[in-house]
Amino acid sequence: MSTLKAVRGTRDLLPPETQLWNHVEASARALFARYGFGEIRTPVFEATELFARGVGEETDIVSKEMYTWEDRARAASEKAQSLTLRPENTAGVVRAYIEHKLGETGGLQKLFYLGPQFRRERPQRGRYRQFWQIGAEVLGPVSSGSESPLRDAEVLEMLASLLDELGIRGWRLELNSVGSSTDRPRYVAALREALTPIKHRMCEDNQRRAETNPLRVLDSKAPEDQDLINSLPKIADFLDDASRDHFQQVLAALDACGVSYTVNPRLVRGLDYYTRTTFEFTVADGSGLGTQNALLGGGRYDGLSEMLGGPKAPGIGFAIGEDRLILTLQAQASYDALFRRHFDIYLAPLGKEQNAYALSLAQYLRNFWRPVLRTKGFHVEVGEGNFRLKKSFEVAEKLAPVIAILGEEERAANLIKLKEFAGGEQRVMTKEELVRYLSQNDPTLKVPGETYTDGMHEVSGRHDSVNKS
RNA sequence: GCGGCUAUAGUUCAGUGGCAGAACGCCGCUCUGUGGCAGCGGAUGUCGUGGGUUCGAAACCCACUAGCCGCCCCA
Repeated sequence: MSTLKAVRGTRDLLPPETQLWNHVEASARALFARYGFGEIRTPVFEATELFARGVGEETDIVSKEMYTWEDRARAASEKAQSLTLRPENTAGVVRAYIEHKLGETGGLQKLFYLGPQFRRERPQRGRYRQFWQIGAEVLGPVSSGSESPLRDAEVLEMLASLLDELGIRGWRLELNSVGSSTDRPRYVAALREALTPIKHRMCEDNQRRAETNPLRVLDSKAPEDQDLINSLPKIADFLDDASRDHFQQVLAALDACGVSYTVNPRLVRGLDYYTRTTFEFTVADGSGLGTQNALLGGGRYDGLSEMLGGPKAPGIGFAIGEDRLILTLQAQASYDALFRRHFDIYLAPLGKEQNAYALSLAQYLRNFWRPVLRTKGFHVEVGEGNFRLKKSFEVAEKLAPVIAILGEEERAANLIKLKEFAGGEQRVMTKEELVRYLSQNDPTLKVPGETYTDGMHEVSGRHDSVNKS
């Protein structure tokens, strides 16, 4: 019988790699909290029409990359409904915004999400058919300030902070303004007109784009077409005063925050709903991403809510390719120190008679309440009484910095014999002394090269154990 | 969706038509209350799947599947 495998373009994430995913997600959640974002979870599938109207019927995503199926009717009187696995999450968030009348609160909505998306593309490193995005949206009625360039800059600054905090090196922010919902069609028309007499001199791909989506000609990499592309009309010349001023204010706020960027007048995005500010964060070679070097992208979508039949609700958002972020982190840094030793202590019962005693000690240590960190217990692994002591040592040495030897003598005296692998030092102690010892030697507080402050004191340690206190 | 490269042990890979291999890792013993070292021994496996050529195929041919690289697209 043939063995079953994960389907093309999908993959299993296993430990210890999942620990890195959790680290990234915990960092993002903590960041979003500081900037006032709340989590939204929308369904993984939606009505096909949502994406057709939101993302755009003519885009590659909608026209050839969606997983779509007819959901059968439940009764003869009911029509079958076309459903689609979400290829992105912004349309779903805006749909939820409209459906739950979030605009009626009058306030600015700051929402973040985190979850799998689906596109039927040819798989490659950094490009999967089920991939993960971490994204956020800021939207609301105009009166909430949702249209303000300050929101654009705030989002961009937040992203720069996140990449820095995670330790991504060599990122670049490129941004552009594609104009308002009236500027953009005017520009596309002008582009079409300018392309008509010259497109026959361009490569096949660009000839096709000139017909289907002229904006995409702008970010063509075909070297032979570059002169022609540079001669095309510039979007900047088609912005109305309001859009131009909006963009200048975004740039001024970024300057004030010290976020470096490059204005790229040829940066366009593949989704139809973008207006005004569009942006992309990329990483250079050596990121492990090859040509899939866009880590995240986003922009403003002032007309999306109305396109979906909702109220006027300008907004700006982004989506981070979490898979690509992880690949970059793995290529740029060693996370071995974070993940090697899972446990604070390894318990080695000597003889199967000590198994029950070892497990009850593990229970005690694992559930011990630690008032200082306001967290429960220690990370404990238990061996097996039939292991020879030598084997216990070999296993323990890979998992924990110390081993507790639990033999007949120790159990009789209610003591624990503890040995440190590093110095070879060995001593006998009570349960209470062991807790005190582990509290002082908590290896989760000693990850090299990571220092955090809690506002008052500088603390060495990992996010998940420190931020809670 | 297009073009190219690749697929052999847990991992990294060697093996160009004649016994399926190396290193690391793993297991056991030396060694049943003290690890890292060493010595000895062991198992690694439908050689991606299916078909073809051949006396004989891991190798050559075809198809398929999957991964990777580039394009396309995008996160």
